[in-house]
Amino acid sequence: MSSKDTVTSLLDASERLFAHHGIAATSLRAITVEAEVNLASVHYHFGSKDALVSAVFARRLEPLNRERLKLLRECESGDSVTGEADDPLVAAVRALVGPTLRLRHDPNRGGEAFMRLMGRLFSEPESAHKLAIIEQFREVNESFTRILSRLLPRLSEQELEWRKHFAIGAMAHTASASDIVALASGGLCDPSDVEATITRLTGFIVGGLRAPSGKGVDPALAAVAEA
Amino acid sequence: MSSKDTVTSLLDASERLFAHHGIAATSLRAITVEAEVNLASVHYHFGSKDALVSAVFARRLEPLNRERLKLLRECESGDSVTGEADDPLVAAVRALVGPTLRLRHDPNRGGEAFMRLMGRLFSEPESAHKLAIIEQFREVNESFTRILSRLLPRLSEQELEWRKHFAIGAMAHTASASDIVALASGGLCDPSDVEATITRLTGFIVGGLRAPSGKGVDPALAAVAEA
DNA sequence: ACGAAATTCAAACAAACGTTTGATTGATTG
DNA sequence: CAATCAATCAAACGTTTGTTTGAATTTCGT
Repeated sequence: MSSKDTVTSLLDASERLFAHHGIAATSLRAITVEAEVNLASVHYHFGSKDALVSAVFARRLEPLNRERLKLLRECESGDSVTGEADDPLVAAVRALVGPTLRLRHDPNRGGEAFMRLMGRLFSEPESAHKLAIIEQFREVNESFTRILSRLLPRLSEQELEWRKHFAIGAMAHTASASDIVALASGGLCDPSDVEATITRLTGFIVGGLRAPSGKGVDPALAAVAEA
Repeated sequence: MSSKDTVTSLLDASERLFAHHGIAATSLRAITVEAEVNLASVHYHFGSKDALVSAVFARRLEPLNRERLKLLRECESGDSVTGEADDPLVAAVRALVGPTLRLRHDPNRGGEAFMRLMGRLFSEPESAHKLAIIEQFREVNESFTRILSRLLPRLSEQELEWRKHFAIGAMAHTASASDIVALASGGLCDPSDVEATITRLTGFIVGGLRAPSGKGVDPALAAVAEA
């Protein structure tokens, strides 16, 4: 048994326990018991608890963002391989939403625990992890922003930034807590139908992004008029 | 100085510190130093740290849902006191979103911590208070659902449930983590302009709720929306 | 098969945690 | 004035935390 197994066990156990109890509330002892490794292994392989936390995020985030970036780049270059080239905004949103929701329901990759963990990140303390993780989204965010400002030229830079924020919120909430909708709807909604959920969510976000702005209600325009 | 001052100081200090460092990472010692009270006061007035957390939660949640329900009831009865009776869907969404975002920037400054607590709820599968708190949203949810199914009769019950879920996601993310948008936009977006944010978020959600349903997005309608 | 390097292990470390205690205060009562 | 009771206080309780240590063990190139 090589050390890779210990490292992987540690990452898996951490992901599981972080998702269930939170990062700060999960002790290294609980992790090492769950992973069936020695307590000191954490510091031998990672150096500290903080470094372990970062590794847990990096393992999932890297391939996820790589796939999103690949799809977004295809949207930017125009040659969309999907059959929905007729609406490029749908393709762009789907490039962001698709890989995320698919990861969540990939049984082989423990995506659900990770997504719960991502959801936690926003409500957890202002830590060093937060900035480091936001940095990992930089390229994806930049590409998505370029596409949006090209497809929605009427929106001000500020308004576009806000709508991006709202869209990410809808996506994050769906990815990290979509079991709630099954609960609240009494089983009427089925989150395990991933592709249907992706299509619904994409439709909602596109509708929000294309919502009319301005016509006097745009606060930015109102502020300009006041000056 | 009566005991009420000690209790209030503890609640305020707790909210403040929870916002900056998280719940688990905030010690009772840090709280009592910040509140300028004795360490043992926490257990004398609340009994435990968990009870203190619950008290912090309860203090905000009750008036918040009472106000949302009041506004939603006005929407249901038709006599909206606001000046936006021309679009009842906007009024309904605003009744849900408005009180939430306003609470976040309450001059009391405790709203931010409370919103972080709310965000934590969704990603916490085994929280002791989760079901009890969700129950507090039942009436609000029921009223909002009635209004939506009346204003959006073309949507299936299932589709409506999903879109409600997406809308709550956008709202929750904005309320609990809108500092991120300020960070990500490099200061371009200002979350402290509450009314502007409410208007923007309401517009986005209404756009998402009104998005064409079905398999894909109708390109013809998209063109109209863009114009 | 041997020695060096990598890894695992049990045990201990100081610091910080939530909680409890018992004495002490300062009003409020009869 | 004396008794009462809620409230505050400093100090200590036993646990648990992240981290470190040094020896035991396994792995692997030669």
